[in-house]
Amino acid sequence: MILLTRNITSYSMDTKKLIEMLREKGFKVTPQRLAIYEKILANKEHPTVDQIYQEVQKKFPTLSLTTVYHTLHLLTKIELLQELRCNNGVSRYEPDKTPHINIICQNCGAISDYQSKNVENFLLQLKKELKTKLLGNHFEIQTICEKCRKQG
Amino acid sequence: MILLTRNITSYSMDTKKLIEMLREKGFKVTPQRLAIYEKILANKEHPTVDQIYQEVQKKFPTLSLTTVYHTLHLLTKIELLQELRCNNGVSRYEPDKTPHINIICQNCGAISDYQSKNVENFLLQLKKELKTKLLGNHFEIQTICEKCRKQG
DNA sequence: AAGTTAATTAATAATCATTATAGTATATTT
DNA sequence: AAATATACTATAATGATTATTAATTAACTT
Ligand SMILES: [Mn+2]
Ligand SMILES: [Mn+2]
Ligand SMILES: [Zn+2]
Ligand SMILES: [Zn+2]
Repeated sequence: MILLTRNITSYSMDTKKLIEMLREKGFKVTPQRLAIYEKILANKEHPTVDQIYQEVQKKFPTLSLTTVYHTLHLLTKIELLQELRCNNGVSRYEPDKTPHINIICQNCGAISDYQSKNVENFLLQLKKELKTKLLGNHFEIQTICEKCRKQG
Repeated sequence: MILLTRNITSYSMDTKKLIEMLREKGFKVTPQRLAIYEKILANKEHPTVDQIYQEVQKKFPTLSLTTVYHTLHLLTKIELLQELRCNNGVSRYEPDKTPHINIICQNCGAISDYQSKNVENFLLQLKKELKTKLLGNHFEIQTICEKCRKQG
């Protein structure tokens, strides 16, 4: 199977950054890793592990779930992703590291992003107040999404 | 087993409120429910389901884990508790409904509360900005706690 | 191009939190 | 005190995640 035939220039900025980070830390650049990362970036709905698996499998039919779990942990460790375990304990993955709020539907579990000046200012102020170093943050709000509200 | 022998006057304000709310909604007042709620109120460390189980079991040796789960869901539904699912997907329970931030140690998992004018203002502003009705919120910050930092 | 090392796959099995089931016990009402 | 509806307990089932192998494959180095 010839896998890494794409011209380097065809990679997105994000993918190039991933490649660079993998090389830097001595991890191998594999097509599965790139595809998994690209799929999460393309999917703005904070997909679950299984959703990612299903999607990327279309491109790589032999992809195993083990590889997906392993890759997601790796990408989380090198801080390209954040793992979210909000609703029912099922992991979802977040590629957006900028300060924002995740609005979570209590009915269907869908997550959408909410950004505002308010969030940014709040975090800036908070950093000043706290003496300890921030490793990460997660702000979430629970509600019923519009789609679910229409159904009742 | 004679269980509900305590004089009503020995109940705390919080417990009295729980009793009232249960009666109001047609749920039965059971010693397990009171004990579980009291234990969460007494424990300021956002205990896990199993921690609550272990603790309350000392008082009621026949207590089942199923009852703990069921009770916690009930108390969450009547809005006396909030379920937190932070890091590892394990549920923790939060009796404090006032706006605050949970500071979570990435090393030992301990959760401490943080309150400030900044947090309050942020939430007030957020409510104005959002059109949808808020069912709940959870703001968390990841860091390494002082205790763990000293150890290295 | 060949050698080395790490990654992927596959096939199970184990773990662990949570949920479902069904029989027994108990709180509340009469 | 008896009736009845709910709650409790014990046990089993579920389901996502992790662990363990070992064999194959592919990325990287020289
Ligand atoms: Mn998000
Ligand atoms: Mn708290
Ligand atoms: Zn929804
Ligand atoms: Zn700690």
